[in-house]
Amino acid sequence: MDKTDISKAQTRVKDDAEPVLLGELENYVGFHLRLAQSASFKAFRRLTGESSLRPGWFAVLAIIHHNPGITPMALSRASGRDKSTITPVLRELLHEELVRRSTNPADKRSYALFLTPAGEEKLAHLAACAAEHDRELDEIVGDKKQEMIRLLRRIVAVLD
Amino acid sequence: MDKTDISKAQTRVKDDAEPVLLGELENYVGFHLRLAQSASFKAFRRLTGESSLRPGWFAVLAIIHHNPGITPMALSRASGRDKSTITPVLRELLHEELVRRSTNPADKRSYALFLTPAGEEKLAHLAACAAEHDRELDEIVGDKKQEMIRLLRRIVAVLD
DNA sequence: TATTGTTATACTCTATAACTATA
DNA sequence: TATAGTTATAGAGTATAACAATA
Repeated sequence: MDKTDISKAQTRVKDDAEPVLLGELENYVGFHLRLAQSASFKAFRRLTGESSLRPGWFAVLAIIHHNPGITPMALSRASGRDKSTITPVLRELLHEELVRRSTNPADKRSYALFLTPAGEEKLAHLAACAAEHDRELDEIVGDKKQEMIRLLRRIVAVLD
Repeated sequence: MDKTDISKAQTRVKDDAEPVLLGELENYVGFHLRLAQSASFKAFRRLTGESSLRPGWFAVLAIIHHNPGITPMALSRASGRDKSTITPVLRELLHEELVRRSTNPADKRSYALFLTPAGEEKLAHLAACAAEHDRELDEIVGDKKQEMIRLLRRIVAVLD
């Protein structure tokens, strides 16, 4: 199998035409998960491309849309990122006036987040890109989609 | 342009106890792919943890092991990363003497890569971590593993 | 004392472009 | 001219720790 022979150290360059072997990696879910995520991410960026819409914005806008009045802390928990990671994203979204905030009289440390009309529009556009992207994925996974999502969700629930 | 009805603009902070809603994201394969990959990555790092073994090294060591004499260019293609991304990884692996290289008489621009015995050992340790990690994943996906890998592979083949 | 959000900082992974030395 | 590999640089994405204001 392996061309490894310690007695005579090899020096020959592997022929470029020979197929690359991946060994045990081939049968690891984690390895394919990484490659698939990377491919999916790139494909999504190709769709949103020119509009300079960061993929990271999408989840934040969607979560605020579906949870109007959510706080930055709750947002950071919901998106699985540290609060310090959320701050610059929100700063940019506030600066572009896609998100607005209102102070919370009950707790002056925090505030409530909402989408502006422009934010709703931007989200709608991103959602259209995501829907198109997911149609590509749907074609690939076919009737196994729900099974697939169920398994991915279990991976997150157990490992994270 | 302004669709906001000021009189009804919301300001109430969303109750922290309310569950966060994700809307259409819930039904997107790409979204769950991202979360699952992140969870799997973190779990793998927890396993290799102290040994200061970068997850990025694993694929490079495994590919060289299974393809002795591979060139940096072929390695970059095989791992789906740019050649400039491979250079610093190889520099570190060469410095730690996990990888050695020999010049190629037929083409002096390039060289052949091999694992040293220490590199084989390191790879074996990483492989043990990966195997343990994949056992965790196996428990989660159960008898759907092959189906899962097949779908992930198709996603890469179609989108990448 | 604990928590919210901000800031400073740093680390990982990645890519593009310019460069060199070959081919 | 084209390709292999290196270097310089930059940009996402992420995290930790220290901090000010508030609870």
